[in-house]
Amino acid sequence: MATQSADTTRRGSVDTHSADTHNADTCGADTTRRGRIDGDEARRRILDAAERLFYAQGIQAVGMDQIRDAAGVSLKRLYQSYPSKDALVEAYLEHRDRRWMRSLDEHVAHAAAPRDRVTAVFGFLAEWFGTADFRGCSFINAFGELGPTSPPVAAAARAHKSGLRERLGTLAAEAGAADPDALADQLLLLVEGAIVAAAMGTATGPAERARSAALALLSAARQSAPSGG
Amino acid sequence: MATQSADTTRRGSVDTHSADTHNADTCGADTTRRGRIDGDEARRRILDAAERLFYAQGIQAVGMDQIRDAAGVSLKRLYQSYPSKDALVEAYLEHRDRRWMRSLDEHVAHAAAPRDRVTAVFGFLAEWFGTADFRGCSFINAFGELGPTSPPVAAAARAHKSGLRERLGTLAAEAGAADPDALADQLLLLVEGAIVAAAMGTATGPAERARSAALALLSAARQSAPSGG
DNA sequence: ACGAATGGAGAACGATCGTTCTCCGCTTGG
DNA sequence: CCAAGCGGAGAACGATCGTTCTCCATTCGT
Repeated sequence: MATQSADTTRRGSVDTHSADTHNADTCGADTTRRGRIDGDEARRRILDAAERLFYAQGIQAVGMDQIRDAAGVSLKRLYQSYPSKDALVEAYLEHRDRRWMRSLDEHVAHAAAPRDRVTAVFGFLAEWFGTADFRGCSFINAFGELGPTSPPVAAAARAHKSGLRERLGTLAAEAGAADPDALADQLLLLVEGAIVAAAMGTATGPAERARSAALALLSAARQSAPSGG
Repeated sequence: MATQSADTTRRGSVDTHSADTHNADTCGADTTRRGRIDGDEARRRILDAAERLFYAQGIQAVGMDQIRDAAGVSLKRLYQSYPSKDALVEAYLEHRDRRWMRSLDEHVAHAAAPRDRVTAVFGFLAEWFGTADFRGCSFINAFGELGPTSPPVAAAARAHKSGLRERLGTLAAEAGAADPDALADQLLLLVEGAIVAAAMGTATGPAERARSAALALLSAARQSAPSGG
């Protein structure tokens, strides 16, 4: 879920990782060296490369030189696009949050009935888990790695999970649960657990297991105003 | 992030848990400096300090000097006890696995009925989450931080989760689930999710939420040989 | 076309970290 | 009391990393 070229018309699905073939880019310069590129293009490529590398290898394991190589920009350009590695890490997490939430929302939006909307969450997870470069949740990983030493990273991770929790709360309320907060929390546990289990290969078919569990909890919690489904 | 966070994570900023609390009995000499200590005592203190620091701050964020200070041993002693940081990390994970599993087993062993044994798992989690220094699962954290770059760490994390999954499988079978593997996976998702949610403060009362969800799943899955409980 | 500005390439710098080495005091055996 | 050795304290070393600086080719305004 990392690399996408600048010209992708996404179909609301989790895109697969394409290798770093940045041959023909939007820059017209046909230099054999690193082409002279536009400022916005540089920012895009840097964030793209950083996202792919940070996610794949962990944040501390990736050096700025490595990002420079993958992005195909100069170190000077890198630092005038993002003034520090910390800033780049924050941009990485923010961008990741936006893409992930958008993808989740699109999946959920396709379903109308509350039950189907909950199912869609885990369908999204199943699709995500199937991507070639899947390596768990960027925010759980970043939080575990830098949470205690970097308040911004901890805040970004909490904000991401808060957004997820809020969406699940909406779904739980739509489903007419007697205690929407309780159901939302339980769905959150299933989502987080599925992500972790998928990343570590612990459970078999974690998304499907989580989905069936969610449906069971949904049925158990359906005690007030079941608005269809 | 190196230059900035260097100030916040200063050496010796850990608590006053120093050498003098241990060496009163095993080492008779009351030296004012670091006492001359036994080899086994050194190993114990080193592993103790490493466990506390690695867990609290992350593995890469803790230097060997910091471990030396916290353990109250010399660097020479440190390296002749554990030949490298990698070895110390492995020992840390192994020790933590043993302690955690033992604590879980003890909690579960106190209950006889299958339902109570499942409940005991989440009672154990609740107790753990309430500890002052709780910071999530060492293995999830280590896996997220070093999984892609350190095969031993990845293997240790997978082994830990495999052990947990096996125990949950036993509980699921004892509970007479129609599909014990499915229930075990679902319980695993709840446990992992609760740990992550507790670490990040996402859900309210994650252990209790997970326990009620587990009981609901247990009831839903109880379709063969309900061995009275 | 020429001076100035821009940007790429990468060396350089300072800090940190894992690991080893040196120095010296203390202990111990005779 | 002395020689030998063990162990603590910490300097030193090499590698890495984040960040800055230097050098030079290219580009652009006029």
